[in-house]
Amino acid sequence: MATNVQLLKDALRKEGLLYTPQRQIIWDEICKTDDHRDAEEIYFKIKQGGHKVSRATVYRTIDVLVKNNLVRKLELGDGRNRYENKLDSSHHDHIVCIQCGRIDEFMDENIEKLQDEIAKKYQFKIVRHIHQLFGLCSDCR
Amino acid sequence: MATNVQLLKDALRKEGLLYTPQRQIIWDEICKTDDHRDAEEIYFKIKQGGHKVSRATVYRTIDVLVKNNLVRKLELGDGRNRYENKLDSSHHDHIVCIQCGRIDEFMDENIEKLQDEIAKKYQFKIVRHIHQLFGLCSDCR
DNA sequence: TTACTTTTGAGACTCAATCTCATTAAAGGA
DNA sequence: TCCTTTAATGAGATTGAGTCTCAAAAGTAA
Repeated sequence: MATNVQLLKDALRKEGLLYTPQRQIIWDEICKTDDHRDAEEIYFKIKQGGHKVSRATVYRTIDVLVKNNLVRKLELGDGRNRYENKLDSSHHDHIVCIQCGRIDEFMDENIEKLQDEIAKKYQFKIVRHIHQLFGLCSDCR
Repeated sequence: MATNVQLLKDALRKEGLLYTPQRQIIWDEICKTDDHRDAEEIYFKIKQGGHKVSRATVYRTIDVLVKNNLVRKLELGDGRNRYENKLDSSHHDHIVCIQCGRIDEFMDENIEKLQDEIAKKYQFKIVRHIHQLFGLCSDCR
């Protein structure tokens, strides 16, 4: 956990922001699981844990974490963004079951390469990408 | 345009819905351009054109069109869905410029194949997928 | 026509996310 | 330490895309 504290402190320093208890609580909560949770879930878990942090601060802090690569933002197009910590996870994309909501991760070096070639062809500089497969997982099909 | 009328009529019949002037007006507006527009834009263009169709009907009709493969729904994760007619466009994915908003289309048979292989590996049945490259277009980089 | 069903439209509502601004807390002197 | 300045927080208001409600209008079938 000690390194997590430092990661947060570094990110905040880089942004010219102060290190505060609330920001640490939020970062801790996000680090607790590898789930893909929305802001509201994270907010309520913190509340449940007996900590008092406002919704506004949760949203504000998550933004900072996303901007500094500590958290990945998942846009599933259902109106709620999900978040996952990037502590020890390398780059990956997502497989989403439209029946049970299960989210798996995948990564394919070849697809990444092809992507880069496409960008080259369009003289496009990729900053980020979204690649999501929606359908039925092995349990639901 | 005659075939467009029939496409709409067929979709409505398939859904057990009536063919109405409003639904035709909405479908016509969507067919007018190959842009990727949000529901509000489509609604206003119809209004500008002197037609009276309510926002609710625009949303409801778009849903039917999407469900019946006449319209593609584009989820860019910014809270507004975009729509494009699928009249003569085959499957493609999108390249989105985060500076100027320009949206280009790409299609790569190899990526599609790799995607299918991934699904197989996960025993996953793909219903739809999203593949979007965000970054800077040739004009903005 | 009459009886019945579907669609429409205006505006209320939802819900995630953002914004406001008064209050609180922290930082940097002297 | 106290004082001044700057930054962060929280409660609740606001936004905005999208959905829902329900009475009125339009279509269907006899």
